[in-house]
Amino acid sequence: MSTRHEEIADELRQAIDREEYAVGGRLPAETELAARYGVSRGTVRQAVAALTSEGLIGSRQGARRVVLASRRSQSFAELRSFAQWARAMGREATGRVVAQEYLPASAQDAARLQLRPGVPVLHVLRVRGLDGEPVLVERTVYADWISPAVEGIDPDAPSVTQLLFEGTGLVFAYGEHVIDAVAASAQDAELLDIRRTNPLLRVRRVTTTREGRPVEWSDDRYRSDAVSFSVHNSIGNNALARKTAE
Amino acid sequence: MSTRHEEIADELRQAIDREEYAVGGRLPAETELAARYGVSRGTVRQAVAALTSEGLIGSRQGARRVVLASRRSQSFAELRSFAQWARAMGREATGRVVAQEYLPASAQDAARLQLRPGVPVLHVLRVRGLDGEPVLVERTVYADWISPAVEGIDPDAPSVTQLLFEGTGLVFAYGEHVIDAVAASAQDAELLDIRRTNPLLRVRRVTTTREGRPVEWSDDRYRSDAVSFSVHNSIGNNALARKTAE
DNA sequence: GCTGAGAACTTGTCTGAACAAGTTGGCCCC
DNA sequence: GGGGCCAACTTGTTCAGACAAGTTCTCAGC
Repeated sequence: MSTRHEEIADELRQAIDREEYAVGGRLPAETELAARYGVSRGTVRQAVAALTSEGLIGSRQGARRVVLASRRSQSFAELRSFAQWARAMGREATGRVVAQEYLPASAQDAARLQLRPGVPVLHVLRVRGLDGEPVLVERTVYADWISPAVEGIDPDAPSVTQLLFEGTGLVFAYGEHVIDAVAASAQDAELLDIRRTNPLLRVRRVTTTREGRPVEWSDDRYRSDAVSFSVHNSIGNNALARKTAE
Repeated sequence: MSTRHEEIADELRQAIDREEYAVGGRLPAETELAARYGVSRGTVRQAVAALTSEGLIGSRQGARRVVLASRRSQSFAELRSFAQWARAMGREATGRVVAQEYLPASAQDAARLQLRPGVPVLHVLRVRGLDGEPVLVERTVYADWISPAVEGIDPDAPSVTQLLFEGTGLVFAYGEHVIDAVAASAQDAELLDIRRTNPLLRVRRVTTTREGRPVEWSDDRYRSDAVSFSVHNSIGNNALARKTAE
């Protein structure tokens, strides 16, 4: 919590949580908040802009801001990593590496990770679970420059993201996710302890660093009876988009 | 295109599209752009903030902004509506109402639409297609105060959103989407011309007005061989969240 | 009691300025 | 040639003020 506008955004979130500002009610005017926190109107606007993009409050020119919802479920911020998400829900994340090998980058790998074709890239097949029950099969390809750091990780480590950050300072900053549904393959079925052809939620994603350099791409398949995804869209912040099949 | 910062954002998007600023290259400094467009630094910052949240450019304090990608696929902005999306891709959206009836609101309907239980709400079962091929089954429940306007709509109308806007001025401003995978039911299979138990991508969504008033909630099932969804996440803009099954 | 006009209020846009914090490149020295 | 330090550059944060554009409330008039 470093900057003033982040502090104010957080105080407002908490105030909404403890129903100081009721859902459906109105937030104080910008000038009111500015006076109360002893900052300029611009700083207040930065704070409320954050809440607006989170969908907590609605905003229209001329009218006071309205509280739309209290904090969505619980977790909202730091849940890019499966392990972090599980911990935030009070459940234990487990992980197990089933197979791991270097293969020369295919044309597809090379394009997605911005590498030259043929460079050896690390393929990892991992099963992840909540409290021991398998819920996710992850097939990940890591860029050559990060592979050595991944290779050394304990096969049973619950959080790869965490270990990569501690080991190399790497931060996953951007992600592009393509979501669809597929029938479980024989291998999926065995690893997740379900029947073949059961529906799975597939998320194919590319994760990049702050500089926009791709780190990994992954095909994740979730047991759809255990995990779903939630997306919030608002006017001017259209994170969710449809795509036709290639 | 009314405000100056929107204009500048658009010019930058176009400049990136025509590779004036190459992917991987650097954007001019804020002061540079401010001078070039004859505006203050604050206005330039509003413009580049839009591109950052779209994932087109990356930003780190101290370093020049980097171009991460050219415009994502094509459509980005105005694709909340199925019909608008289809048109933007040069395909024709079709729609057909299979069934339509008023039922008293269940406790679930009432909670999601913020109505009193028992109020008659309009249930509509609709099949939608691209160029005649069915790709989507939509089971929608409309709030009582908008139902009359929906009821009057031509059963074969391609765009309900458009007609509602023209008829009542209603704008869909916010949406909460929960995504998972399900096996096709017998009815789904018949309507979509696929086999039962084939995997479908299910999107359950609640759409609200600018004031945060829920308008409709819907269970949409997409043929996963025809349509997928794409979500862009960035640091500080975490639209995508996992959820456990209820 | 209802309607319509207008005043008061509120958010959106924009300016110009200053300092803080982080990055990059070049220069000097070894 | 290589390493390290510093200066120049760039983005992030914050302020104070001004006007535009839209909403809400009040009050007069019917």
